[in-house]
Amino acid sequence: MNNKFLCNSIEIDLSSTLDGGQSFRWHKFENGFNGVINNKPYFIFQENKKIFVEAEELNSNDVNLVFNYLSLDVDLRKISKKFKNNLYLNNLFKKYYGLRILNQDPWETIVSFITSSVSNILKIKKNINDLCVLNGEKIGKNKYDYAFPGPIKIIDFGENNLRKIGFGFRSPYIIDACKKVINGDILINNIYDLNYDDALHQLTKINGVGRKVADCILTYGYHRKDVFAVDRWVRRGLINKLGYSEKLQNEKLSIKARKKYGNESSYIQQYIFFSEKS
DNA sequence: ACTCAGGGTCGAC
DNA sequence: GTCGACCCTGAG
Repeated sequence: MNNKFLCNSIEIDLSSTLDGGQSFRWHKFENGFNGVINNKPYFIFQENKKIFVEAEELNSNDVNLVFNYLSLDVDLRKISKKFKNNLYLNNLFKKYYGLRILNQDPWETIVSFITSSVSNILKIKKNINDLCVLNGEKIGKNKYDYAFPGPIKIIDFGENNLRKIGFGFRSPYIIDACKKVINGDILINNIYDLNYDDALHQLTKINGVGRKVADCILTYGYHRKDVFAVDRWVRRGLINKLGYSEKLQNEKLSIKARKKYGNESSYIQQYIFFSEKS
């Protein structure tokens, strides 16, 4: 085991970033979090105002990968400066500075956010980790060090087993996603290259993926910044703190906010979500 | 034990 | 556009 320096601790808040509802596979342990990126287990932790990553046989590629995953290339100061004349947003960035948007695997994000519908973070975590433990392959020594199952493995696992481990009405949706990825109906690696509307169109082909879930997938799985996912929490923030009309449906709110905030949409959305939920 | 709500979506009207 | 149904779980 060895570890490498990632950044100063002021630059990222591990708890809100890794365990704030973007990813569901990071588990707090002592001064950091255990989790899996690209089927390799890592421990990301804070010590003496510095953030480090630890793994077995940690090479420079791994460090770059983790750096990317945590979006440490994103300049938070630059984003927050743009909104320094908006009291509400300015305070949000001050209060939760260090909250970042993760750059996750598209497939894991698709399954995770289908699972998120009318659920809560605790239960989503339970579902996703149970799926990995029961169907995945062990890849490390920690309790949750399992590979995330691909579409073929999940189909093999089957709708009934998904229901047995608590996915409920989302089970057939996940199976539908598997089928459409396997038969090429959706090319998940090509979505990076599409414009927003086309990307939305591709993802919402999946049964159980509407605009909100698709927006989350684009934000967390494709690192798109021009996306404003509106759920019940973000809706409250937009209406109560930024003066949007409560008559607007979430889709309209998303369209308006996206238009207003452009490439800062995803970060504004994330800070609103986190503060409304806290 | 019982109620409630949680990062929505779908199909019927 | 609106409305009920869909599953399950932890919290109060």
